[in-house]
Amino acid sequence: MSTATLPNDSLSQRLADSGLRSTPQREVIYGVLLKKRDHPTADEVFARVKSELPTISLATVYNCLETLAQCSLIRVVNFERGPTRYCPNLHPHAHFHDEQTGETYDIDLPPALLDQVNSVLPSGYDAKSVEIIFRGKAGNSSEHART
Amino acid sequence: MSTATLPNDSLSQRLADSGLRSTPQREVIYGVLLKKRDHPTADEVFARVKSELPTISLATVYNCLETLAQCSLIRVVNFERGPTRYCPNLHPHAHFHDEQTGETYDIDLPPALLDQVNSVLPSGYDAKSVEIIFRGKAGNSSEHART
DNA sequence: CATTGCTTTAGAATAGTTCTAATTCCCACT
DNA sequence: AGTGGGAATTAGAACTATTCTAAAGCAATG
Repeated sequence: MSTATLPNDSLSQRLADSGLRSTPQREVIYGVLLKKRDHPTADEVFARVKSELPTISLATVYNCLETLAQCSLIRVVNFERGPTRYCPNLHPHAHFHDEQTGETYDIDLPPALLDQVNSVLPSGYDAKSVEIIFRGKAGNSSEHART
Repeated sequence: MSTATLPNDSLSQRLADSGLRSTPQREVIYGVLLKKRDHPTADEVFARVKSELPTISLATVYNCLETLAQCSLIRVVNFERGPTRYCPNLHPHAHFHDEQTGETYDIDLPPALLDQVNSVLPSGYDAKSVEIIFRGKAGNSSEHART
């Protein structure tokens, strides 16, 4: 009964909080999202995870991603009707979708702006969340936080 | 060669500007969108249009909606991965998605707010468009512009 | 009134995701 | 240690929204 085998990280903690188990699949998928924060699709996650878990199935990838999203460990992102993408950045942020490269960049949102955005809602509207999506061309600025 | 038979409205004008023809299908579909501005899906448009054009096909509905969007006569709206919805409101506006009823409300966006939102972009980012989506509960305010 | 090209149509095909049913795994309790 | 039960994983079928394809229709032009 040593405690050395327990993965004592925030993932298993969060899962436990929701009455869910920490599993290798969930750990590896979450790790893959943290490692390369380029908003991968389920298929891309599937491909990246296979080297570590060769027998994992695509259905499990979908299941785990949904689970992680439910625990608020990751965010789900959709552009038009393209495949759903997944994002481990939990800070309030918008997404900038480069139409030419297809790449997605996180744009930090200051709380003040969020307040201003929310203030356009007429009384009676109660927003749980706001999503802001830019579309255009990400320029050649010296450095982007390419998440 | 009387001009009386020419549908001299903005639709045929806009289509002509793009080198496209005004057709009964396009006219009726556009009319349906203007008449009930509840952000219908392609299927819903299909159903509404059938009474006037009983032989229209779903593919045509998709074609026409895409054509109207290309001419900037309507806007295309997506929520998560649900079916695409269509919106004839061309003023800058956000969408409020009521999670309980599934209904969608247009929220007017003052130009000043759009400027502020755009101002969070780091230099180098050039946004062609911004999309803002609220999610939550639309309250019992005396009256909503239920578009 | 023939040609050319836009438009419509029905149905097949596709992509992404979810569902189903069977198995496997893990934990609690004896 | 053995076992019962719920959670998790798996493979593949099913599903949904949309796009594609090929054929037929129609409208303007010369």
